[in-house]
Amino acid sequence: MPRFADARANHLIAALPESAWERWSAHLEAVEWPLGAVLYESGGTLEHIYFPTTVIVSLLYVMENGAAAEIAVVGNEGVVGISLFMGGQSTPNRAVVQSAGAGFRMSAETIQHEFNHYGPVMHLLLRYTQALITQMSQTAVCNRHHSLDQQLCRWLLLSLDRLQGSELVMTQELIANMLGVRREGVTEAARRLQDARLISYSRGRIQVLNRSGLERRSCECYAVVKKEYDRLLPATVAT
Amino acid sequence: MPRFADARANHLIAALPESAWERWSAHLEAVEWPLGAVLYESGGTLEHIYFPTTVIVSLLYVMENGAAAEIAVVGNEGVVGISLFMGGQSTPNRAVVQSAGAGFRMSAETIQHEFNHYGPVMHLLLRYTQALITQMSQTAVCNRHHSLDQQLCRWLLLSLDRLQGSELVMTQELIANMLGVRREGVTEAARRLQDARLISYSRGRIQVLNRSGLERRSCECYAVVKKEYDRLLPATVAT
DNA sequence: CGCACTTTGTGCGTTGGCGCACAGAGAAGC
DNA sequence: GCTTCTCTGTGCGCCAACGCACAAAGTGCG
Repeated sequence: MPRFADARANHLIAALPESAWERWSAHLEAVEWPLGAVLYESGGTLEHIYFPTTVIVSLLYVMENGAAAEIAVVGNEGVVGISLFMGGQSTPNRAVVQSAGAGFRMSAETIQHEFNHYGPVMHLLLRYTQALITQMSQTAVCNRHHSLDQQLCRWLLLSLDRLQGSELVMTQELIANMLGVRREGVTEAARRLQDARLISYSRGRIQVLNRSGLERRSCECYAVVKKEYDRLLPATVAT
Repeated sequence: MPRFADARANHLIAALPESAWERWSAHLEAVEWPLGAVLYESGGTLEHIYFPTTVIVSLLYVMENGAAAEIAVVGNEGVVGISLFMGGQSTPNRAVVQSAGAGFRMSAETIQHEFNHYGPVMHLLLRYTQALITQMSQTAVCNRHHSLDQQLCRWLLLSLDRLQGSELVMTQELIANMLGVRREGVTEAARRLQDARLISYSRGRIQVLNRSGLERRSCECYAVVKKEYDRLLPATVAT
């Protein structure tokens, strides 16, 4: 399969007008990442912007004491490194691969030039950014008000939307890190979901058995975020 | 005092290049808001963008069950209604006046035209937006990991930065709503701060007695957010 | 097979915040 | 001065999540 066809597996790239796509294809470089790879570090200077196709990336905030929490998750619907075109060059976040896979990258200069000179590209990226902002807001509210069970459902659904199949490769330890909770808490919540026949898991592999069941058990946050992505990026929801 | 001088009390407007300022002054309309006024409602279409001078605005997320939580706070350092230039026209948030005061507004069409035709304006607004994103991320982390005492300190400091004096007019009930916690919890946390001689309050008036004491008692979130605002908007931190 | 290692399960006691109920204390109006 | 209302203080019992400690079950490798 030709690699430039693959890049269009990223929804933002797929939504580019034909003219932009022709310019971009020469500048996109295919990359693969293993679980746990770090795309950028808190405060570091970004040299590339990343367009996931099969990889899933978590934007994490790491605190002084080492504890972390996920701010947002980015998959083939989006782009990692918005601060490049937002103008800050860096952010106090870390971007970590949550699910191994592939994607494409583009140099900082290229994306900045594209952003500044081509209106359609700019507007697409900004609409995406607004959707991302919604996800971050919702994370904040969810952290405040919702139970671990609900948050786990939300998290599984968000991840599921960014994958092809219905299997997640992910230990409970890692999920706990993303949600910023105890590992034991995830164990208990996951067991409850398994008892309810919504998922089945073993040693780092989670099979989703009943997706709509998860949606019912999740808090409203998942639906709000999904709706906002669909509203802001309608061309990209071919899924 | 002439009203167009007042507008430059907003840091973003003050940071505009002279040419933009000349265009803008004719389009800025002075407005005043009482405590509790709603600048925009969740999902509603925005007709104006708002530049606070003395008013402080909270971006709130209101959940299905009516409970709310603050996502971010905007004062004279920023602008309310980023979704107008980000391209979404609306957001699933509510913007509420947290501290009565004045500001300026500009019509949706004008700001969109400015944003799309004048690079310096665009870059300024985007850098501000990135700082706002940092604040939202930090709120998410703070909600997960930090104690009510710490959050209250953070919140008082963020509010203080957006006011002139050292007095906040704000009942504990309202603070509780912003933080998304119980009113009684705020009462207790506030009493502890008062016992430590950091603040003194009575019936909706909070005097900050020892600002650096508050900073020491606050979580790291306040410093991170402040640092990021200063980094991204250096021209505007004349304060 | 046997051993080391990773992942998951479970049982404590602790704690911060919740929900509720009600008491005081200051402010405002008549 | 008295009532009424708003705001703050306090005392419960309750519960979800925490921190810690350790057991059990599955996996990989020599």
